[in-house]
Amino acid sequence: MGLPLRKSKVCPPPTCPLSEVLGLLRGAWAPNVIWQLSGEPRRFGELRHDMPKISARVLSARLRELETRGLVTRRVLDTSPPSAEYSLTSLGRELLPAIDALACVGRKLIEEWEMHQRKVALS
Amino acid sequence: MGLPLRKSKVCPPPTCPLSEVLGLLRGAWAPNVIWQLSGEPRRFGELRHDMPKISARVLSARLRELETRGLVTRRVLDTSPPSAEYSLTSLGRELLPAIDALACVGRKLIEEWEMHQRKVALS
DNA sequence: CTGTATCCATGATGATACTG
DNA sequence: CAGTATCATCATGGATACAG
Repeated sequence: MGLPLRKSKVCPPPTCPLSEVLGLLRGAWAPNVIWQLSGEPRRFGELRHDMPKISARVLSARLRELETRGLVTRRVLDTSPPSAEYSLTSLGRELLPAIDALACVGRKLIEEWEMHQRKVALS
Repeated sequence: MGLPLRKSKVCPPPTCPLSEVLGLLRGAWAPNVIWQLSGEPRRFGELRHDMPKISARVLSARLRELETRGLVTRRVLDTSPPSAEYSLTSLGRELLPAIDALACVGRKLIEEWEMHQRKVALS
């Protein structure tokens, strides 16, 4: 028979909002894109330069997604050749603290991991 | 020629720590697993019950990852049939506020999105 | 019950080439 | 420069069957 299943005492998991955001942070790039836009508006080419390993296709796709969700705005500049500038909306800026919180935990994770590795190396 | 590339004024992107965490939150399940463990320790079967749509293979994989990274501990219970209980370590608990922050932004995102949809419907 | 192994479908990404 | 189309590749997740 085994043990009975205990009812979860965790309140409604924030699954929907969470997956909403995580869906946006998807891939390995979206968080970086947002981060890169945290300062001044940046052009497509500048973003590519900031993230040398992202392909144009993926960068384009991420920007469209973020634009659709209202996190990023796109502005076409009247230059020759034409260029486009992307910036975070105020809604998009709300993600920054959350991203920062994650990065903060990430740093601790790496620290602990290295400490753990050292211990293992000694034994 | 076009515009010159402006140097990014964004300080060193927290790419490494970020991807460290996001790598852990990967898939669509890890955050939920962590959330489900935020209360009391839970057994494998209980977790499956909490997340009906996760497959045993994936749940197992996620738990192993989290265990390896020191976010989760696994304890085998001396029952018949044997069962295993998982709980968050203190390091793992540090992720909770960050996850909560994300969920918080997620709620706003959904709100804004719905408002946006209503506007579109009217026009 | 607690997993693990296998097979398969899907989705995300990179590279390349090409249009406006 | 900005962006898209196409193709090939790889990682991830689900289903199922099975082992301890």
